[in-house]
Amino acid sequence: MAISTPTTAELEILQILWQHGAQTVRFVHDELLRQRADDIGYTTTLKNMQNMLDKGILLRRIEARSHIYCPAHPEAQTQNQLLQGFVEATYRGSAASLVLHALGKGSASPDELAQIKALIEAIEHQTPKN
Amino acid sequence: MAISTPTTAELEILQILWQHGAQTVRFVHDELLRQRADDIGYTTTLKNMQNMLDKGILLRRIEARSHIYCPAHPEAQTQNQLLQGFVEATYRGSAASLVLHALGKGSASPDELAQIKALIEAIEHQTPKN
DNA sequence: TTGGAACTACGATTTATTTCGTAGTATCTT
DNA sequence: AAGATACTACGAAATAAATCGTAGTTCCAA
Repeated sequence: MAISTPTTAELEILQILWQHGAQTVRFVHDELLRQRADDIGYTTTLKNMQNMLDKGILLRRIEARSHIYCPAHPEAQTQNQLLQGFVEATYRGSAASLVLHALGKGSASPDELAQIKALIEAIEHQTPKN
Repeated sequence: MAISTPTTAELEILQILWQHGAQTVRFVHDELLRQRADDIGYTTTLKNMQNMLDKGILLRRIEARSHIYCPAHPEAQTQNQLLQGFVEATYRGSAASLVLHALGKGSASPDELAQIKALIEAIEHQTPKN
């Protein structure tokens, strides 16, 4: 069975766990309240995290009276998975045209631009596989 | 009211119209059947396109016995809108790190890499606004 | 050891999205 | 003009996602 890809609400939760490490539902929920425009109930967050556990998106360990959750997969892996779907759906598979768009928005710093340029050059100069 | 952003099924329809220009429901539906893994009924496509008309995502003109639909917004504009949401949700707003990921997948051709490099240099050398 | 505080479990509701079935209307052919 | 064909309209069912309410459990303090 394929790795189940997170929904929007689930991704929001994952972000918090990737940023802050393994945490309780309480912590994640408070953080959500801080971030979101509209409030939600505690049990909503709890339910979402339980669903994610069932889907294999989160892992948890039980500790004292509360449960500690953490992402089952690294951030980069999930990003790649989502990126692939997004490029396919929105740019008909053309990663290059997505990149051009993203850069065009002008939100990259000089440092980041340099980093990207370096990566491109690394790719250009790398020896083909055969 | 904000421009309503297309759902997955709606985006699939938009892709066909951007690629082939204004078309009938019949054309779009046949194209969907060609592309998709699982089949859907004609009225499903029809309903989706009618919904999109209501939301202002599509426009149409009536011609003879059938209706001709076309996107209400250019492809690039919709891509930007979706890109913004995606970068926000998946990369916490960091377009640069999305770009690095996308390039890292290695699906860009030498031509495309050159094009991207050129854009970066253009950005680097452009005169600051003040 | 009783009451309260904080937690989890779970079913149910709400909302959004996708899909479909039936009915109606216009067009073409003969 | 009648029948066959191809289209649209529209309500409703099916599915998926997000949210919430209630009930039950554990722990701690007095």
